[in-house]
Amino acid sequence: METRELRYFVTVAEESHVGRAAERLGMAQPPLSRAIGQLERRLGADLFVRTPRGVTLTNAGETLLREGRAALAAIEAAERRTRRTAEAADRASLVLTAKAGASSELMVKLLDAYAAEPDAVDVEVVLSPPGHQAQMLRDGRADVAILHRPFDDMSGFEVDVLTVEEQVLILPAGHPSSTVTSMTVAEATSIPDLPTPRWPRLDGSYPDGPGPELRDLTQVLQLVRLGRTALVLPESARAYLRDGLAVVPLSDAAQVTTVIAWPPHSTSTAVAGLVRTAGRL
Amino acid sequence: METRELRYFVTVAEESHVGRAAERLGMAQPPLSRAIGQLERRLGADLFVRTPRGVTLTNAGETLLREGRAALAAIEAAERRTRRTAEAADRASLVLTAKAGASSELMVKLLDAYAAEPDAVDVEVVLSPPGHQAQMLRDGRADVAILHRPFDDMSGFEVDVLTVEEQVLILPAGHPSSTVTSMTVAEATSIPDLPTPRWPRLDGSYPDGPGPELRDLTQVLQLVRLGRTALVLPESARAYLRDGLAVVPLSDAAQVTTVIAWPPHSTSTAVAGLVRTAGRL
DNA sequence: GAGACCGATACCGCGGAGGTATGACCCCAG
DNA sequence: CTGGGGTCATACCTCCGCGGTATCGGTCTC
Repeated sequence: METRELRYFVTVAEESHVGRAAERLGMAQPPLSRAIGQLERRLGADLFVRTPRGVTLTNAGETLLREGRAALAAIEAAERRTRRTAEAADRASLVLTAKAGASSELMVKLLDAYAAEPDAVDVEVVLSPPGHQAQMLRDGRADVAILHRPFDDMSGFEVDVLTVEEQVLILPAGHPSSTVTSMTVAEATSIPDLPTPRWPRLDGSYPDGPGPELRDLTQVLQLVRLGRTALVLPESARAYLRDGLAVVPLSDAAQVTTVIAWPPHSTSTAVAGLVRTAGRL
Repeated sequence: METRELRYFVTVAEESHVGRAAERLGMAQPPLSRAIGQLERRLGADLFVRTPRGVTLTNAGETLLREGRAALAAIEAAERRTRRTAEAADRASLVLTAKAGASSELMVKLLDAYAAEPDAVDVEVVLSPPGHQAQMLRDGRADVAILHRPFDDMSGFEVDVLTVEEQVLILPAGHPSSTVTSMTVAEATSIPDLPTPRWPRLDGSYPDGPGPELRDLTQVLQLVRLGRTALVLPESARAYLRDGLAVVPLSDAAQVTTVIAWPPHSTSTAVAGLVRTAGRL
């Protein structure tokens, strides 16, 4: 199976529509139809059911979509890492990715400690929207990532646990609920006049719901201060607290584990050094 | 990057020789040279240094070999799993791979327990040489594997620990060393008249050394009985002991962890069921 | 039943992958 | 120092196959 075929297949699967997929791929519809047909014949498996409105995935198609995306990411990663190895032949460097606006205290400590190491290399920090870190690690745009269990999917990576923390509810100071000493998650997310905010999905779209749409932590904390929303955050977010915000511990929230993650088979001594430093924090 | 280019590259890297690689690929040498050259230009990285005796990998080439092999395995896995999903549309089945001749007691218990589950599917057990299990899982020939830490590389898999055990030295009954109550690994591997046996590498070749070459457990136990060798095994190997063999505990050997491993993103309910059963043992 | 929409088929043209022949370079033998 | 063997690169040709256009067959809608 060639990566071209795989890219075609994934695009068609994503669009559920051969014509639109062809457009996205910058080609005409007939050759795309033909390519899909050939792939199906070679695999000996129907990948799509053709309907008058478009195409839908079969079970085999679902499998190929899932596995194929992973394979494409692996190929991208191979390409990118090869390029980076070639460029960085003279001076080594390292790309670390983390969720924008989170763990900054930890990150500062980590980067300072690592920079003090004798064999430290330059660390480029890439802050990206929540949920994108794992993908960046998978396709080679990053060498190391700071991930958070249970939010990020860290399957396929090597990980070292950095911190484990509880979660708390952040709500406007002066709100009636701000005086209670503890709360359950169910109670926290059902305060009538404080709807849960909505974070963007991986594709940038927002789920439906009553809460405000938001993009970063400073923004949402301002909305909390204005009495428009309340949200559950790891307790390290206390570091961001200013006037106008109150904190209520949650009795039954899942623990948040912050880990440092890197791709398997990473032979980079720089990655090893950063991980070792992180483990000593 | 197309998988064809990647396959070419990996073959050349493995042979360190364009001509032989071309032969293995069933093609002529010039187009292969050209393909490698194109790949290098597209990646903007030298992958090989050309020498009068053949080619050797650059650092960038090492990276592409490592990452490229993983990517090719991912593509193979995607293909195989898609085919299997299509075939198994009617009756689901499952391929489990384990080291030939090891953990059989555990395996019997696991398979029996799983077969008794209400939603159990057929489990095909593939026993393969030590070290091959992880590769089979990576390229889709197997759905689940029994692996052993620290011997197998389980990076990239989801795992559940099944058992943890100590290691012991197996040696001929009546041998002078067989009467001691404990020993270190260093002592165990340096008994003058009992050289450590040599196991085949992944490619089937054997490392150099004085000990006998061997292929399976029954064979090696017979050699031990004949006073030709002694070896370190997990203590569960006591189950295989017959007359003529003695066991000495080791004070400093690494613990052996037996795990059940499966590929990430496995959506198969059958895999989930088997893992759940294993967790209850 | 006409039209819109969708994927599949038929047919054509061209880029690129692979083949053969040969060149450029290095190494060693004599 | 020179010739021959070995290695990878280049030149040139052929042909397969990928992508393009035109069109068909089937289905849903109005």
